[in-house]
Parts: sequence; C-alpha cells; structure tokens
Amino acid sequence: MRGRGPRSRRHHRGRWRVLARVERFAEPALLLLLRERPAHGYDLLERLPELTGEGRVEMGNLYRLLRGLEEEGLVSSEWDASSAGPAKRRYALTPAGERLLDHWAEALHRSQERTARFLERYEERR
Amino acid sequence: MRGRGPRSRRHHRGRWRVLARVERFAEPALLLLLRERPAHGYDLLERLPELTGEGRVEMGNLYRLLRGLEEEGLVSSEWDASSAGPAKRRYALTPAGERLLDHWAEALHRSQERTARFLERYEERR
DNA sequence: TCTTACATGTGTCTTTTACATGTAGCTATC
DNA sequence: GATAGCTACATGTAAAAGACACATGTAAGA
Repeated sequence: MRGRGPRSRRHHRGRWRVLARVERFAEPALLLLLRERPAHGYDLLERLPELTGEGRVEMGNLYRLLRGLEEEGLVSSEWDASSAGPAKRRYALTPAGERLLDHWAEALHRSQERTARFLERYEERR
Repeated sequence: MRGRGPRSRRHHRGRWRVLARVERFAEPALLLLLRERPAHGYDLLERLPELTGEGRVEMGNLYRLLRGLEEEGLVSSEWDASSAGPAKRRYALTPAGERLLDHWAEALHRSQERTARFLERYEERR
C-alpha cells in the first residue's frame, strides 16, 4: 500500500495546514492570463500567484502544461527573439483554448456552489 | 515522460468536461458528516454525494481514508454487531477531528475567495 | 439455491503535483 | 576575459492523490 493516509500532507513538508486547492487550477489560471494578453512562460510564472495565491505553480510543471496545451491546440506559440535576453517562447490563446476557459469558468462556478453548500452546512451546527 | 499533458482527462474515459473539484474534498466531507452523527462506512458512502455532488467517492479509497484518519486520532471506531446484517464499523469524530474540520472550513473559505476573484476577473472582459 | 443488497476491504495502475537538476544566453563587474 | 547572477526553457523522477477492478463474507428474499 502506498497512500498511507493523510499523514504526509501535514508532517513532511512542514505546516499543519490544509490548502483546499482546486484540482489542476493552474490550467484555467494560465488560460485566463493568456486571454488577457499573450505572454511567455517565465512571465506567466510570475503572474500566476495573482490567481493561485498561496498555491504556487512549479516552473517545471508549468512548461510541461504549456506544451501539453499546445499539443491539443488550446494555445499556440512561437519563438520571440525580438526582445533582449534569452529567446522566449510567446504563447497565445486559440479559439479552442478560449472555449476550454469557458468550460472551466462554468465548472468553477459549480464548485463555488458545492463549497458554499458545504460551508453553510458546516456553520449550521457549529 | 509519463504525464503527457491534459489529454487523458478528456479522451480516455469519455466526457470532455472539466470538474474543478477541490483536492481531497472527501476528507472534510467525511468529517462533517461524522460531526453530524456517528456512522459506518457504507452509510457515509451513500450520504457523501449530498456534499460532493457529481464527484463520487470511490468505496475503496473511502475505507482507506477512514482508517488513515483513525491512525491519526481524527476519528475513532468500534465494531457494531448490534444491528442486523454484516458487522459494521461505526466511526465517530474525535476532538482532534473536529479541529481539523475547522481548519478545512477556513481553507475552503479562502478557496472560495480565490475562485471568486478568478471568476470576477474572467467576467471582466468576457 | 440463487440472486441481490449490505458491508468492509486489498491490489494496482494512472494522473497530478512536488522536488531536484540541467542547459544556455545575456549582463554587469572585477 | 573570467565569473557571477539573472532570465528563460526544459527534463527526470519521486511522492501523493485518485480511479478502477476485484475479493470476501453476511443476510434477506425470490
């Protein structure tokens, strides 16, 4: 047996806190930032915390996610050597990506309602 | 490389839907149900959808989660042979479990705020 | 007897997330 | 012109979380 219960979350990397993050939240966050304007990975990495807050996004996973999204035609990219510094890959949202963002928004709305119901029920007999 | 991007979620087991579930949501859901009244696993399994909605909880994982929580002293249990049918293990919330539920409630509240900010920003230039 | 519902579990694979590390260009400084 | 530091992109792999399949046994009813 591998998952030995919830122990690891609390010991291990410190903090006894529960985070209650939304699964795969980095994806809609990325799509939203890209809808606002095209950007390259490192740029997104710095702006993501505006949306994700405490739950940081790993740089390695971010680049993988971007390439995965591109493989599915949800974002497009091209090398941009124009500006100073190392070459950047500039990502932009495709129409399919915009539709996926819409689906995420709906799902997040439903998630809000679920959580709201939970919290109401929690407060009821606090 | 094993995770080939987000492909699998959408192909594979059907549905093109995004779920936006909260990570490990089964845990607070369980704790809340147990605070309302002690119960056994199968009973919890049937009542969980009230809280989790579409995102069903796997029976196998549920029993493992319960034993994990017990190992940490967050719930307690005892065999209950009183009622008819196969023996049940009746779980109850401990004081530590109640405190963990409180932490979850706070975290879920913060999660609500994060998601609300996301959705506002999404609507801004829809 | 055979099926169905109740009840508790194990095994294992896939997906997601976390952590560590590698490469390389550009910039400033000594 | 070495070297230190930042920007930028990327891979490798381990751990955690979740999904799926199946095993075991009791009891009730057709």
